[in-house]
Order: sequence, then structure tokens, then C-alpha cells
Amino acid sequence: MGTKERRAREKEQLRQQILVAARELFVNEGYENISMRKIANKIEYSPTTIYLYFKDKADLLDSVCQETLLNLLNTLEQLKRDESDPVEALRKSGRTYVEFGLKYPQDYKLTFVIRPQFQKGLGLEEGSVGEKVFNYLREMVSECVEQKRFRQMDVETTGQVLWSAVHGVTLLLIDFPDFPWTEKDELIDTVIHTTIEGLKA
Amino acid sequence: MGTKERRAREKEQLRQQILVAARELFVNEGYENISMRKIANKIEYSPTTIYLYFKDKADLLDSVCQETLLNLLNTLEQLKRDESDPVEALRKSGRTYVEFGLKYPQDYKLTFVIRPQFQKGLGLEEGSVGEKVFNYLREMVSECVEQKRFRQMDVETTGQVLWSAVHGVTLLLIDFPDFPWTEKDELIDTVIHTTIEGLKA
DNA sequence: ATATAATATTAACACTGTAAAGTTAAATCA
DNA sequence: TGATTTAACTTTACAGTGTTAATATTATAT
Repeated sequence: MGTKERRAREKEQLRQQILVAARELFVNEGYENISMRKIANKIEYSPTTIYLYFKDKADLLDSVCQETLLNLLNTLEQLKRDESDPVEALRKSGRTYVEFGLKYPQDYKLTFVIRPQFQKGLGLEEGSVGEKVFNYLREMVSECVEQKRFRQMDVETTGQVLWSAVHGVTLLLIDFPDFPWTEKDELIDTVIHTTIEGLKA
Repeated sequence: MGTKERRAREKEQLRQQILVAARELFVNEGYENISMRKIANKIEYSPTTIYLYFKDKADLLDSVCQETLLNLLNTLEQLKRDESDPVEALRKSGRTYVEFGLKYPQDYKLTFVIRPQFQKGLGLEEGSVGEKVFNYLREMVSECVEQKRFRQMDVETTGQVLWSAVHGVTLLLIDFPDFPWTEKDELIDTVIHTTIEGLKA
């Protein structure tokens, strides 16, 4: 009989409900301004119920970030198909990455800055979604190197250089919104363009 | 009579004492793990005394970060003198910036990532130390552009691209210590080298 | 209908940042 | 000198925090 399955489904539903509420609150008001009680209020359960579904607050954050990474991965993979030139594909990927970060700035910071602080040894382990995201980057870069479009260099290093550039510009734009930046889109394009040119030289 | 002056001096001393204690605790255990009570304990005053010297915890953080920026500025400016080639000077500055971040990782994160979260519109206003740091970068870049060593491009944008790169690699190395990075020094050099090459092209 | 298992809640603990009121000691003025 | 003002610091208190243990409620299986 399917009552067990139904129960499991219901349990999963509440878990999702918690995640949705937590994400919304974290994203709008910041991780440290949100208490378990506030999340509980939002879903109309008692605070301690959350602990039946997540080990602690950091674990909840972790799950939210997993989702974000999955989201990012999907966004990136939609791109891969419709571009034949590998360098151009890489450029677009970079652009998409930064845009993702700026579209969900709090999500981005949560995932790539706050989470590492709350759980050492994070999210890029083997088999993790984080690793998959980096693997995507690796593939893009490989393509360029194999086709001799880039200066002969370690694929790993090349990928890491690119990641540094896009991560850097994303965070700066998020964290210092009042700084007199060059026009935003131009800056992003220039960062990516400069890095790619530097990799060719 | 100098009693007023002495009092002022004593007051300043306690202020410094608080700052020293706060920095040490923040840096070693993380901003959010340190309570006003812990700081107070360390200096053997009651918790609320701190509020006579700093508006609140964020203000205390702010002052700690100011010091960090000053520190960074000094470190950078020591460099300026002994290098005649502007591109080489810029390269060394980048290297020094990243090294500073890695030498005091918690300070760096506090200043460039945590603080922005706790006080919007931060530290890069006119006349601030943060602005001075960026001005340093501006000067370095100007030199390169004026001597036609870089592709003709807006000095502001050029500086921002460089900052993105070094900020990015610094934070990645701090936040994901377990990631299989290329050898650290090589990665840093490659990031800087790649960016500078890209700016020439 | 009763026993069992799953799920949710209440109560409690040790902390947090910080405001307000109270205390003590030093400096000023008579 | 003695009274009074001022500055520095502490005590107390409040409302909120993450989290655990014990308890209660509900739904399922027998």
C-alpha cells in the first residue's frame, strides 16, 4: 500500500517548504539576520520542527546553496549547445556566470562567501554540485586549449584564472555598489575579454 | 595643567586596547563568533564600556577594517619607490596585494566582504583610506597607460579589471582552501600575468 | 480499540547586542 | 577645605538567538 510513499512525499514537501522559506528570508534579509524562529513563523510551524529536517542552521544554509549551484549549473548548461566557437562559448559562459551572480547577489554571496565560512571543506568535493560547475568550466577551457586557441598551458590553471576574474568582478559589483564603477556591462565584458586575450598571448 | 590631556590620552589608550582585542578575536575566531562580552572580558572591562567608545559592534568592525586598509596602503606604498618600470611595478603591486590578503585572510575578508554587508555605502567614499588604496592602484595604472605600455583604454576601467582579478584569486584561495588549486604562487602569478598581458594586447 | 511509530510542540538553557539606570571616583569651584 | 558637577564605568534588564530534551499529539498498524 502507498501510505508509506505518501508520507515520504509529505515529508519531502515540508522539507521543500522550509527550504523555500529559508531561501527567501536569507536572500532578502541576510543569513545572519534570519532566525530559525522567523523561518518557522513563515511556514507556520514551531521552530524546533525545522531540526527534524535539517541538522542545524548551517545545514539549512548548505541545502539552500546546493540549490543555488544547481540553478547556476542549469543556467550555464543551457548555453553550451548553441555555440560552436569554443572561445566565444567560454566568453558567453563567463558573462552568464557574472550575470547570474548579479541577478541573485545574496544567493551568490551565500554560496561562494558565507557558506565557506560556516563549513570548512565545502561544496567542491567529488561528486558535489559545486564540482560539476567547475567541471563545466574545465570542459569549456579544454576545448579552447585543444583547438590551440589558447597559449599552451595547464587546463586547470587556465580555468582557475578565469574563475578568479569572474568571481572577483561579481563580488566587487555586489559588495561596493556605490563605487564609481565603469558602466557595469562594459566592465564585465572588459574583464572577460582581457582575461581571454591574456590567455591567448 | 595637563590633566585634561592626560585624560584624553588615557581614553585614547583604552580605545586602542579595545581595538587590539577586537581585532585579535575577530581575526582568530571570526566576527560572528565574537560577542561584545568576550571582547570586554579580554580587556577586563564591563561589556557596556565598549559602547562608550564605539557606537555598536559594526562600528567596532569598521574601525578594525580602517586599520587594515591603512596597513595595506603602507605595505603597498613601500613598494612604489624601488621600481622604475611601471608594468613591473604594477605586477609587484598585484602580487603584494594578494599576499597581504593571504597573510591576513580574516582581516581581508572582514574588510572586503564582511564589512560591506554590515554597512552599506562603505569605506570607499572620498577621503577614506579605502579610496586612497584605490588611488594607489590608479596611479600605477596611469603610469602604464601614459607610457603606452597598455592598450589605450580608460584608466578607471583598467584599474577595475586588475582589482577584479586580484580580489577574485585572493578570495578563492581563502575561501576554498581544499580545492585542488594549481600551486598557489604559480596561480597568483599567472592571474596577474594573464591580466596584464590582456591589457597590453 | 489498542499499541506503536512518526511527527510536532513546549519548556528550558546559555548566550547575544544593547538601552537605561545606578555607582563611583576624579575635577572644579566656593 | 568641602560641596558640586562631570566623566568613566558597572549593574540590571530586555527581547531575541540557536539548540536540546522532554512531552504531547497525531496517524498508522495490529
